[in-house]
Amino acid sequence: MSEKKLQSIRGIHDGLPAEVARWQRVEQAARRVFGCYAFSEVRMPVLEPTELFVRSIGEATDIVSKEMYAFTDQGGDQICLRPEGTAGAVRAWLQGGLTRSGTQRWYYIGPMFRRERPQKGRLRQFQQIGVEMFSAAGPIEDAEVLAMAHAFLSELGIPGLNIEINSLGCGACRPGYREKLTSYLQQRAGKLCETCNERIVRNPMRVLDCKVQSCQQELTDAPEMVAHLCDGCDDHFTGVQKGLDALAIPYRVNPRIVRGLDYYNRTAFEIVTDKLGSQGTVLAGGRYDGLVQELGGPATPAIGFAAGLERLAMLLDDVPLATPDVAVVVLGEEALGYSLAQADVMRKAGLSVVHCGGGSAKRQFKVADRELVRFVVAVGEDEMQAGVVTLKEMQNGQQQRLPVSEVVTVIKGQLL
RNA sequence: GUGGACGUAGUUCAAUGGUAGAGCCCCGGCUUGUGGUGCCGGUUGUUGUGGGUUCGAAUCCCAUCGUCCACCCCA
Repeated sequence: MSEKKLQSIRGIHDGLPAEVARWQRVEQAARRVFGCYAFSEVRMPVLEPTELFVRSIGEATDIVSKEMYAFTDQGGDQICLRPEGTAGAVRAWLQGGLTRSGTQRWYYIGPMFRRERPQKGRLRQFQQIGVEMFSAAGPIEDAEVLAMAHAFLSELGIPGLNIEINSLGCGACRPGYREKLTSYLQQRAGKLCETCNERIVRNPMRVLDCKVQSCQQELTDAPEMVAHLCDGCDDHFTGVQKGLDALAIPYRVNPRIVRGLDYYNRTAFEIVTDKLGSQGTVLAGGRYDGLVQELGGPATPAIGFAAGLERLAMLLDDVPLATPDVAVVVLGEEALGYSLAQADVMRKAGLSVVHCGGGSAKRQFKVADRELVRFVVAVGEDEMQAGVVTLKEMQNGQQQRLPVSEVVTVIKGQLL
């Protein structure tokens, strides 16, 4: 008869202050850098019609077929928690009537939901920082989006990240390549692992980045998309690389990069680290020129990427929690009201202040100590009579009596 | 979804079938207008949960929940 322990759902974690401090650092870097590239923040719903993802991501993908939190609501509508951001962004862009508003540059930060088996760096509710650029066709835009991603991660100062790019071709050249690859794979099917044999049918390009060594040995001379691009895609891919070279952005062409979601074409990229085990992809994206039309809009080229906020946060050094500027200690009950008033004056002047709550001086100074404040303002009956406060600097124990207005000046000066 | 490791105090970890412990943290005192270092004292657990084996289970067995790791997939 013991009650079930009340706890969060599996794979869905809390963001406590120490964790949120790390998230905020990542978010601040994103906002600053994306702002420099003239991207605007958008906020989209977490709930969307299930149909949206079935049509955009592809019914056969794992995300849609088994990882969505989908349900029927009380009105009988098919609803789901969004598993990714791009489809909703396209929906919002269409619904907002922005198809003729020129290039739209968007970014968003928010939770996504996938019912996977949790692991480090893989949660059922996780946050993505996403970027979408609509009505942008050229390789220049691709290079700039890549440059923006690079600038964002550089701002965070995470070492050991590598940019890998590839071209996935388009409707004109991919089918032919796919056929060639499939027949190549079928000839070797006997020597490939079991999962690869399933992939040959479901998603042959996935075979190329199989982690099994014996598979990789078998695939050394496998045909690659980059060698089978049509002229248009080839020019585009060359253009992207020229742009990156001009910006001196380090990258590596990895012909084996594949996209999980159906809607990608041409440029695909990933930024990876080796410090997160098998969840090493920290940012990924690419071009999706066909998606808007797929969802009922006018043919519109677009490109975007998404970064995993928790994964990036894990790569950060410890982020110190903000500490208050001052702690207020009150000595004797008579001065309680006076102490509250002094705290109020300092807060209105912009300082961060904690009141130690009265009681014994010893207890209050311990409280102040634990708050890691640099200064304590102590007030008792003496100070109240004189209309001053005692300012103590905790590091060296020095203290002096001053009017509270001067305390503000001193602290603000020292905090600079 | 598949395979594996793990789960003991707020926390980090001991206790290999025989009375559940230690460090840190926390609270109080030495010191009722002064913190950190010191000394003294104190609180803390249905050993994740539920069953089973046993005279006796943190320890062995089963189930379940959760974390972690790999696969799958992906940010």
